[in-house]
Amino acid sequence: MDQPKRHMKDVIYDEYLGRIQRGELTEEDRLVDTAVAEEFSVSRMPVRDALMRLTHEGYLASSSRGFKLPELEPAQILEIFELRRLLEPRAAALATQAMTQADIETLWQAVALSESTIASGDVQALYRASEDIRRTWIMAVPNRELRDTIQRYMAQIQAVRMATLRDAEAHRVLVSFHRRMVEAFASGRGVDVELLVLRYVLAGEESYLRVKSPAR
Amino acid sequence: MDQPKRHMKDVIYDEYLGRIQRGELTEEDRLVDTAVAEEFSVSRMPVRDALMRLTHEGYLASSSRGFKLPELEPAQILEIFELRRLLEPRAAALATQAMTQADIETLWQAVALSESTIASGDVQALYRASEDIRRTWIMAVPNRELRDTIQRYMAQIQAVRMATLRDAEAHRVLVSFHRRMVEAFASGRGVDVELLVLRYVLAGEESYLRVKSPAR
DNA sequence: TCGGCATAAACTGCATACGAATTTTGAGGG
DNA sequence: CCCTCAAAATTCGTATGCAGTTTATGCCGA
Repeated sequence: MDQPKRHMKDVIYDEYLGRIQRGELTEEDRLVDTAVAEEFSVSRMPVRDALMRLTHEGYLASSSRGFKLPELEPAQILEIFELRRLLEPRAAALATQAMTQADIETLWQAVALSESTIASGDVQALYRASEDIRRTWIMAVPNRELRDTIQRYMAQIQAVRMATLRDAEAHRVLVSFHRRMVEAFASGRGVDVELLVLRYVLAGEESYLRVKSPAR
Repeated sequence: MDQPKRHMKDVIYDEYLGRIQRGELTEEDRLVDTAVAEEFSVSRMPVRDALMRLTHEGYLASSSRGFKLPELEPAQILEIFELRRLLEPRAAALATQAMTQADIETLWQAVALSESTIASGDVQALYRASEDIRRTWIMAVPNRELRDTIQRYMAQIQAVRMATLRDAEAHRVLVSFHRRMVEAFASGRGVDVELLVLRYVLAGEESYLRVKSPAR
């Protein structure tokens, strides 16, 4: 076994972190320790540990009736966009150096999937492609602290995706950026990547504002 | 009462966060849940919640025999310096706009304290002054997400302080930066603050490298 | 039909208990 | 005096139970 005695609280933490990051939880879902405990056939305690940890890390929000996905205020989403502007360009530039050939391959496949959605209009596939690209380059970020910090606002990424993905204009912009970003990653020129990722974040912010503002 | 039912786990969390941030724990200290539980006359459970939270947030490290202060690897400290370079200049610029007259007053007092240590050589006072200045401007950062992210690597700040504070050259540089930074904050010119804080972080990194490298 | 109020249900926080893993201790043999 | 190995102590993870609090439910009167 390469399982050096995994504790249940860590297993549950990893499992739900994965589910959250893969977008498998909806807004309505309520996580209650007793229910999750039954799912894993353990007591409430390791579940409580895991859910409270996810809560403190911002992946969940604790209400008086179970844990649920945090509902980010638009103001908070814009605050996180500021963080992303500051961190992601540099992080992506650092990732460029550390990327393997297999990573590049994954990225190209995601680009192909992304571009196929122009014709198909399959937003689920676009979601997956976007997620694949993001996950791939973030995993390649060599600075662990930077990587962890970026991964902590996954909830914002998903909220923005949910808000903008059905917007045709945002869809086209996103697909275009996917190709250009992967081209930059493949070229290995960190400077190009840095600038492009900055533009990508800014474009995401613009899309979000465009979708949100007229709705008021 | 304006105490809307504080939970013990939060009380314990706050108490120990404060002790850690005030530097009241030494490297040798071992926090064991049963002992802390006795200190607060509660069971292990709320203590475990608090200590595990502090651990996940990076303020403590869990060893096989109790919790202790995390010993950051130099590599990790340098990684966090990269984060600080990216975040703190912009955060300080944002804080400049939001700073009150009382904040400026606090900053000037800290500068006075800081400069008095040139003659006295009182490193404890320098520590406090540095801490006061940092806390004041960080609290003024209007972007909550940015503020929380910056506050999360408090352990790095302290590790760097501990490593460099007794270094005479680092001492002089720090005191000089204190005055110039507060002048910039007081002037209200965000651009000046941004550049100065970047230089401040870079200077901190240099001091750290200088103190660490010859030791090898 | 609707609002107020009491009761039930749900959920969390904390206490206590036990087993497992790991470290420390200490005794006996070389 | 040192090494080895087993017993003891320490600490952690988990189970279960109870109490307090908040939310939902449903009954009653207007």
